[in-house]
Amino acid sequence: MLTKATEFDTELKELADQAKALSHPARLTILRFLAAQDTCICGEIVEALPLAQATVSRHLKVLLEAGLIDVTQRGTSSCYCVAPDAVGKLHLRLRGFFNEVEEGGRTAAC
Amino acid sequence: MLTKATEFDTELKELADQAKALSHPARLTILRFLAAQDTCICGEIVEALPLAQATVSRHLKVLLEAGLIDVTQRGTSSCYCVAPDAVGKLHLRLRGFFNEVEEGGRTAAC
DNA sequence: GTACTTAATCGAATTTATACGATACAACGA
DNA sequence: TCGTTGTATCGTATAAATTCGATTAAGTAC
Repeated sequence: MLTKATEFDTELKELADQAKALSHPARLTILRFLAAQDTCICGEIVEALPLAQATVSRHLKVLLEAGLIDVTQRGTSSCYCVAPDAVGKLHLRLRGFFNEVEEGGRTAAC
Repeated sequence: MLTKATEFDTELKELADQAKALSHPARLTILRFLAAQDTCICGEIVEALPLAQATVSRHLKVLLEAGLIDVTQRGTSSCYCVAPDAVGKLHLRLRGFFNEVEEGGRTAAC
């Protein structure tokens, strides 16, 4: 019937937003780094990345806003870590999306 | 030892690029739509999205460049479909990344 | 208190993404 | 051949993302 949609599906909008949080190598590097470290002090993250401190801080903020990491203060230091629940949830969501796409893909007509 | 990296890991750069292809609801909608349809004519995609034809065409180009869809010409029509291999590979890659992050997350110190 | 360290934020520059109307272009039908 | 249809691309406007130096603010050490 080809009716024009007036907006996007909410679920897909949310998934797109979280995918955006993963769409920069700095942020992927941060997530992997935090997962590999016992400690997770901001300064160490800055040292591990080829970016200025201000820029790293901004990437950390993006990850925080996406809920994928948490932060706690230790004196003047900020201690970041992976938020396992949110990461697990995103993983699940992505798996669901991919399963949907891969299922259909097998029967595509072109 | 806190050595400053001079650039990002190539694997993570590529993953970030593909995540970027997934970071817009229009593109997720297109992928899901193509997976659900037998036919996959451009015009039908345009009708399914709340966007102008030119904009949809651009999103399709992004997905093509990411390798996630293929296109074949049928007369004046363009017939798009999911590229199952590339999608499967991305799915695998993402699973690998998430497993890495979730593994470490369980032992995080903060 | 003063000096130092750590990290967030501001300000500003640059780049990239998103969007759409208009146009071009190729295939098709009359 | 001529108009129509389906898509890609161009031009352009706007918004968002990325980056970094400079500054601020808050804790620590003396």
